Amino acid sequence: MVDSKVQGAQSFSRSIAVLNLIADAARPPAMAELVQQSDLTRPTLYRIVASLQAEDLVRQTPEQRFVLGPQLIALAHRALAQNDIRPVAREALSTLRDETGETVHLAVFSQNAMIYIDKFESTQTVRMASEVGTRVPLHSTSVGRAYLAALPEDQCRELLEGLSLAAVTKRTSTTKTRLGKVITEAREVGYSYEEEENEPGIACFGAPIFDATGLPIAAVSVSVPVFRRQEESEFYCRPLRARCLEISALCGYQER
Amino acid sequence: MVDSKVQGAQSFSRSIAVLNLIADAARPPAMAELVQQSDLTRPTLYRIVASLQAEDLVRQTPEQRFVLGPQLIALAHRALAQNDIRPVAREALSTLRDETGETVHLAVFSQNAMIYIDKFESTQTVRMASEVGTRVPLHSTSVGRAYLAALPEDQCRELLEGLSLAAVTKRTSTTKTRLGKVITEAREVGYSYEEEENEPGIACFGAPIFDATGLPIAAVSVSVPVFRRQEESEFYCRPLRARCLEISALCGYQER
DNA sequence: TGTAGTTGTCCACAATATGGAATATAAACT
DNA sequence: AGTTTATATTCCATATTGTGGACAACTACA
Repeated sequence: MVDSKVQGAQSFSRSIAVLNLIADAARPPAMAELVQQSDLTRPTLYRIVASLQAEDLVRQTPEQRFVLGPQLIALAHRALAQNDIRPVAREALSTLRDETGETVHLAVFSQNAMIYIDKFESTQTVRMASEVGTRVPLHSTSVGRAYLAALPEDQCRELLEGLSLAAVTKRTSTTKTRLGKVITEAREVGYSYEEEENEPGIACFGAPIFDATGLPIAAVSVSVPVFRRQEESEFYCRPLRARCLEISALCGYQER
Repeated sequence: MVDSKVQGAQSFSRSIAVLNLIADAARPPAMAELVQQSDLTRPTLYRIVASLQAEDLVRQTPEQRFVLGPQLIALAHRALAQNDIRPVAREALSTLRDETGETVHLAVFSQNAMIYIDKFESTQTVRMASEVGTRVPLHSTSVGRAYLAALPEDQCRELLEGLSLAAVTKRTSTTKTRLGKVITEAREVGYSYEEEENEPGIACFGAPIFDATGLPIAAVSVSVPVFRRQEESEFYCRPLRARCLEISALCGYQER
């Protein structure tokens, strides 16, 4: 666990680190596990956990294990409501779903990963639990690659340095050179592609959304089960790029 | 803004208070507004906001205003996944929706309010943005009243003391005596009722879910547009109570 | 060009968070 | 039952950390 970047916020960043520890645990951790995984002393952890509980960000199960609390769900509800791309993109994404007949995701960059903030599925059986809120890696997903490719080269390179490039599936590109190639290609053709690198059986096309400053602020993907994937990539890419430009325009982006 | 209950967590609770300030603002606040609404000094706020931004819990708009960040959405996703009542209740609630033909909500208690953590609607057009994550008052909703009525009397009374009883609609019960009566009644009949007290045009029936210790851990509501409400309350209450008992049983509750 | 409002930074100071030590409680083994 | 080991919890002196007064820069409006 690494301490704060911000001067004078050690205690806060430690608390959030503990929160993330609880969030990321494979199963709800007990105190002992938290003590091991954080490098905090026992009394410090007790205070931190107590303060997290006081805000109902964390709750304790009857078996004395810690899980994330419902307060986070309420906060996320507000976060989604305050998000400005979502409503702007909604219509275009719904159209894109209809045009391709496949699942469409909207993702934003956060903390070296992409987070899905909206989803459109052919069969409207969406529920938040399913996909919205999921964090996916930059290197193994089309949204991540689209975002990377859309960044200024220096920022892109800097970001790449900080990534772990873990193998998500057997087919994940895990070398810097391979990923570099993939991104350069994406930059050239204006969309990114990935086949079973993030989820077996699924191929994805991705494209970025720009704001008025010309920087990418989000990315959109079309997910296709490989077995029913159309031969022609253009079948997916053309509408994808068109809709993304449409959304970018709504965000004040001026093509040059 | 009130400081920490937990000894040795002032800075953390202040940070979360600022987060809540940003969450609750009618429109994204600028620094100046935060300074006014919190009773923190300028430098303190700067540090807190910087630390919130470092974790991507808060972002800054181009107009220098603050909104909740996508990290919260990712955390909520985990929180929902870790929640144990949701999956347990799912089937029964879906059945209840079919039995009544109306919208069904699952809510848990948090910080003197109820938070919707799941929703089932006749026409499956649900998306997280709509309802899941919404915080609603205890006094004006059927879920809140069902929860209150299910608590041991002393805890119930204690909780009631801390509530503001604000008028949500014209018809909201805003006096302690009125609310006391309503709750006693709910306790007797085993379900709570509310008509246009939380949302104009909507009536709700609510019932609690118990765990193995016999304490309420959640509440379920059936929301009915008043214009199509069936004469017989039993039409909604019988299945509601039956399903809630079913879920309680799954949670280890033993009726006595 | 002045006045008011907003944004941002510095740094001495002390209040706050920290962790070692001591204690209490619960499980595990003899 | 008796002893050991692991785990949970409280106390409190200490200095590290967070604090806020003061100052500066920038903008807007009159």
